[in-house]
Amino acid sequence: MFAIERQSRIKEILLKEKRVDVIELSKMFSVTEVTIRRDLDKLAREGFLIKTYGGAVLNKKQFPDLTDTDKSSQEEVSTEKQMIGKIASNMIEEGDAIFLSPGTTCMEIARNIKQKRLTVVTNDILIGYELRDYPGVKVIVTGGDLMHSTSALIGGFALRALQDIYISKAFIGVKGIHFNSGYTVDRHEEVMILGEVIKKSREVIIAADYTKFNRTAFARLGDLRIAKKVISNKQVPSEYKQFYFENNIKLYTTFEFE
Amino acid sequence: MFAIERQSRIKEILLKEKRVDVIELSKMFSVTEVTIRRDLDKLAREGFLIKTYGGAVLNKKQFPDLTDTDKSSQEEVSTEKQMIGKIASNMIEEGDAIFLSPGTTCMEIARNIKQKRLTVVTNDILIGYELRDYPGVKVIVTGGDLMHSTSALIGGFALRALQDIYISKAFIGVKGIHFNSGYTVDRHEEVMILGEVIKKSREVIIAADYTKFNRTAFARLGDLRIAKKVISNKQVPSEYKQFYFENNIKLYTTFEFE
DNA sequence: CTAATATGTTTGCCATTGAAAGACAAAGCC
DNA sequence: GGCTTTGTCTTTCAATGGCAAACATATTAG
Repeated sequence: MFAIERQSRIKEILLKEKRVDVIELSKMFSVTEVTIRRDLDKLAREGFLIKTYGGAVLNKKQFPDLTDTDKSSQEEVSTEKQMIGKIASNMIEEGDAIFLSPGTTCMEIARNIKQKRLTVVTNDILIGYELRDYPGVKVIVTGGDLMHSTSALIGGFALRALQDIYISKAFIGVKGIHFNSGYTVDRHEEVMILGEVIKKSREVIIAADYTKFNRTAFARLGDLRIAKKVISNKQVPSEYKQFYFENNIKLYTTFEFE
Repeated sequence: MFAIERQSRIKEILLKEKRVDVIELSKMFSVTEVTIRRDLDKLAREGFLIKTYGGAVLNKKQFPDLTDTDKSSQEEVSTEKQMIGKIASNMIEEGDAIFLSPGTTCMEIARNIKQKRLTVVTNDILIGYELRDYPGVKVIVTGGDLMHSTSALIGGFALRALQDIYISKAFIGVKGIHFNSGYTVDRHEEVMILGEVIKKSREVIIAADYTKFNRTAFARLGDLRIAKKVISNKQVPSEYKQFYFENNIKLYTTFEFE
């Protein structure tokens, strides 16, 4: 990639995100931070941006029409979910092919893997769209029928696409976790898709904040033992912690980071 | 191979890839790097490209329509395009199964069909998302590889999904319309998808504002006669109006509404 | 034959990048 | 507040490799 290309990509990112981070950019383009700083210097001399400690922000005097209240992209997410995203991000290695299930939990994972090099398979079109700009991330959308009022794709096309794909790690956000009912989600159609994913993935990782425990949603995905790793918060009820421990299932919680 | 031939091949490559690499080109044409640099010098003097350390990039000022810099999010839609959307909407009947191609033109069509009862097939995830909330609209997303920095799905999965679908009306937004080159779009991969759509659809409708006439984008979709209906503005060059009339192709323009 | 054009070769120069070192800023900690 | 620690920034230096200019060679047109 030429310097000029990198700089114009930085411009695009700035126009969209209004801010950039030196370290993120250096990972994104696989160059040292010094090089990124030199790029930012150049763009700063052009008046395009204003350098700050750790990165730069868009020069608003240059673009007065761009309002910075793009709530949709940087919507308020609980720190709980953000932490789940970070933990998941740490599990992902370079070159992985991962699956992200529909929902805000996996969206948060998506937001934390932008600077990695990997393949992401998803049946959530918003998750796909979120990752469209990052050169290291190859996005495959399964296709299918769009569920009303959501961004999830279901049905035969989704299923068939998954049948031809190999996944190393599948991150699945669930709506309910319960001893009796196991992992549950809202819709039967989702179970069909996720069931196929579970079959196809070398590793299944359940992601759910603590509010999902002791709840049962509509459709059963499977027994609590279908996943060998679970990501959640420290408020997980102790009987579940106990269960996971006894069944040799790794429970990752925010506790480890505090 | 003559110098001129080589240079026009370089132009073609640039239009497609937006960038060229001196060393790659010198290997490709079996000439020294000096020769390639001289070629690039000449094209730079013509304003076709901008030289950079190691190669050159397409001069985007020369080809503003080829730059795909996130038009979807923040560009206000011209009333021209809005009118195209309304005309298209009038063509759609209850119960139709239509296809919408990626791009802002078909997005505008999507915005005008929300109250109808129909099935929409698309390989643009933003168009799909736009229609997610409307009970009468069943949305099928083809799936596939997400093209970087766009919302278009391409590749094998997209193709395969289309093979099993029946479409009554396909609305296709094109980037260029020209007597010699026919209908053209930006990427070869798009042609594969749209070609399948054209095969599968009972009726093909080209949608393009008047700026697309007498222009040629990179990849040829087909002859001007592949569609029996075309939607555009009243500023369509008269020679094209004439051509469509003689070939019994219906040209719908905003004129009829004013 | 001569001039013009196209291409290759050589050479010294310079742009780009990364590594390293020290300056500087931010955030905690006593 | 002053201190340390951590992380970021700037500067300098060196290496790589691309670049331009001058010259050489070949091919073609007139």
